Amino acid sequence: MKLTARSEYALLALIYLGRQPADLLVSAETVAIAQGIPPKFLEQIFLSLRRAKYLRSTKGHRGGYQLARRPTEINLAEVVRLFDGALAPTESASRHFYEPTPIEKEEKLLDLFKDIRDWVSARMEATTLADML
Amino acid sequence: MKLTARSEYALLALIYLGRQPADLLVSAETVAIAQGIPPKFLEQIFLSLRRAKYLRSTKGHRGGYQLARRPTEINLAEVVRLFDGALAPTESASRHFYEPTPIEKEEKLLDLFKDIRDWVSARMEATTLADML
DNA sequence: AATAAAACCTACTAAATCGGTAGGTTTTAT
DNA sequence: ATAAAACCTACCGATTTAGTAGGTTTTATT
Repeated sequence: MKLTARSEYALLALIYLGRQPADLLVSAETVAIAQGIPPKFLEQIFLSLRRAKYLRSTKGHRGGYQLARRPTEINLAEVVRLFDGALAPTESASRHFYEPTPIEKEEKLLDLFKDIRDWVSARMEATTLADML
Repeated sequence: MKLTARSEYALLALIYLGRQPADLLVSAETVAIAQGIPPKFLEQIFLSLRRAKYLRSTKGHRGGYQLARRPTEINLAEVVRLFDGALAPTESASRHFYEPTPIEKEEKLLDLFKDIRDWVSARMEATTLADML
């Protein structure tokens, strides 16, 4: 139950960009060095973030990245979901294909997990990039 | 961010045992069939649960397992931790050895994660096996 | 005493995931 | 023309995960 390096790095990079002037273009390399992220790995992460419309990019010399949304409009839940999928343990890890998972028959357990998932989602949805700056 | 099959199966098995008369010995095989768990896999899980004092076992013919504690005294947080380790994302997934992890420099992010971890822990610690029956 | 049912224990394995690297191409300001 | 940047895809080694295999020991029952 932890974040992957991908989503952790994504958050760190977004926070860094959030601290820069909104119109400044910053290279992935610069962010990588500033936040201690392996540069080629961050490149991949930025590709995903751009495709998901969190970042805008400008190609070529003097190009770089900038936030595509205001920090108040980027909530952390979405970012983490982009890389790690769902936020809490509702999906079963066990291998059941056509039959219902055994856990699905234990309603109270399922309710607990849903409760946790909902709370974690709500907490992270309520937190925006702006709150991290 | 999901449970492993191990802890999920452990919970399902404990719930099943919790529903049986406290003094009844139930074989791992019986529990496996009832809850849809691969029998040899459950055997391993029961070994851990016994060593961690959640179960008592009786060997030989007509032997089996029974809860070693009352259902009100088994909280779900402990069980999950036994198999999956810590409950929420505070440890960093990225590889940093001597230097502080970059995330540690982002205090607000760290605070958020701690907050989530604490809430999830508290929620699961407050929930006992008895609540599932 | 023989059998069978059960716990006990350890090693293994196939698949998936993860964290990261490699190696290019294309675009564009200088 | 050059260099700096984004873009893109494939790969790779390590670890974790989910489960299997194959025994041994113990004990109630016959």
